[in-house]
Amino acid sequence: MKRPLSKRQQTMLNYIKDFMGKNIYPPTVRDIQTGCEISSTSVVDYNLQILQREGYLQRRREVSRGIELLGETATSTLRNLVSIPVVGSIAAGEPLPLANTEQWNDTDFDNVDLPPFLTKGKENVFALRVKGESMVDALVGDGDLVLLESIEQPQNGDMVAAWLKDREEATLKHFYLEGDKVKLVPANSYMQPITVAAANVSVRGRVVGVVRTM
Amino acid sequence: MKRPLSKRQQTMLNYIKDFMGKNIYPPTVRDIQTGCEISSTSVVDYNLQILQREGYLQRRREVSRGIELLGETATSTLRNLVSIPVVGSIAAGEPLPLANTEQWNDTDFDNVDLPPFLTKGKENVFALRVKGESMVDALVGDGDLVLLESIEQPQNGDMVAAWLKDREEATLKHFYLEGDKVKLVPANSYMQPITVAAANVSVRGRVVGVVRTM
DNA sequence: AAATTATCAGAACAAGTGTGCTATGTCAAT
DNA sequence: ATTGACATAGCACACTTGTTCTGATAATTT
Repeated sequence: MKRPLSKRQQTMLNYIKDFMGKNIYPPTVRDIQTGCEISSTSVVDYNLQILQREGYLQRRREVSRGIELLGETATSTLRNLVSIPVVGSIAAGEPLPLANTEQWNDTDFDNVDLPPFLTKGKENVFALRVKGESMVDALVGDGDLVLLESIEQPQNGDMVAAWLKDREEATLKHFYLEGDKVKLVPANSYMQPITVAAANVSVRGRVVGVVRTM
Repeated sequence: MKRPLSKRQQTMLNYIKDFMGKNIYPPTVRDIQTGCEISSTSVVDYNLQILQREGYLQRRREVSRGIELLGETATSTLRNLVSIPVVGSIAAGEPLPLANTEQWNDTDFDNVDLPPFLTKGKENVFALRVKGESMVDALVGDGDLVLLESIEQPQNGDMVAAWLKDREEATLKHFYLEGDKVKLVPANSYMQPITVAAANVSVRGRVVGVVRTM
């Protein structure tokens, strides 16, 4: 689709990327000129027009430093957003997807970019899209995004995503281990806790956040 | 440690943050001038010097748009995060804070930095912290952050933050205007809708998102 | 009240910066 | 050789933008 860039255009594009990595503002035409050792500003302008036409960047003519990178190039600008894979959905009757950290890199999941405060700096955070109304007792509705931290063993009090084997039910509840039983307490205090055998509960992750858009 | 900023300096600092959330390049002196309704560029320069001396930002005199935010301000703002003021809290017995767009830049609210998809590109988005359990029928719990878009008139079906004058109650419900009455429908379909006189309802904003961390 | 400091207003200047114009060079197709 | 598209050079103009100067006003101190 995109025509190959000339060597000079490639150089310029790389220079712009590099420049914006080091500074917070985009370069001027003359920055590019000297940075790429080009003899004239008009040459820079000429090639910028081409880069724009080919969709690599956008320019705001009327403003200085009005260069804006597009495409995958731009994504790097979002770099202190944390990119989180949406590895599947969580619903009443369906098993929970595996929280397999290794697979995340290999597969092309939908991703959401979230600010770090939502993931608490945790490494193994993934997201599930909620389907249906079955989690309302956890104050989670249809379409919400549940952020889960992949963990080995939940602490008492953690809100976890759990799979109840016998009921074939996925649920979000506060987790309390009591001997060989597990007490699951809904966030909504209007609802009753349930107690089940520990062997019957499979915890897939700790809930670190919920995001809802409407 | 840091001397208190004047109102104007606070306004300018917030404007710069906001500007850099929306654009990839820092504002010019004249951007700040018009954005903060200052009559002269020299005033902007004067206050920028103070902000620089107090360590809030750094400037590169020789380049245009050479403003660089420092400290906690910097990290989040540089990238494509939208800075949203948390203008107050929403609770059962307390009146809702005013959604006054003008005040946002002037006052030093707590801010949260959110990715654009949560604000849907809307301009007038602010946030309220939920206190108490009174909004569970809207699937919103204690400590949640409700993102509101400041609007003139809600459309039917919108989820709005409303103040019921007679009950002295703040609530989050779907809004339906029916003649001179308003029907308010909870998100949780287990609960019953209520219908009240339109004159009794004061809508402060449209809910565009909910964020919960735990 | 006088003096000092902080802040603001308006204007002008100078450097920064994008863009247009013309000329030159390259290279493949005719 | 001629043409024409593509790329480059050099320069100048106009707009953008940071800075400075002078003076005025408000707040604070003496």
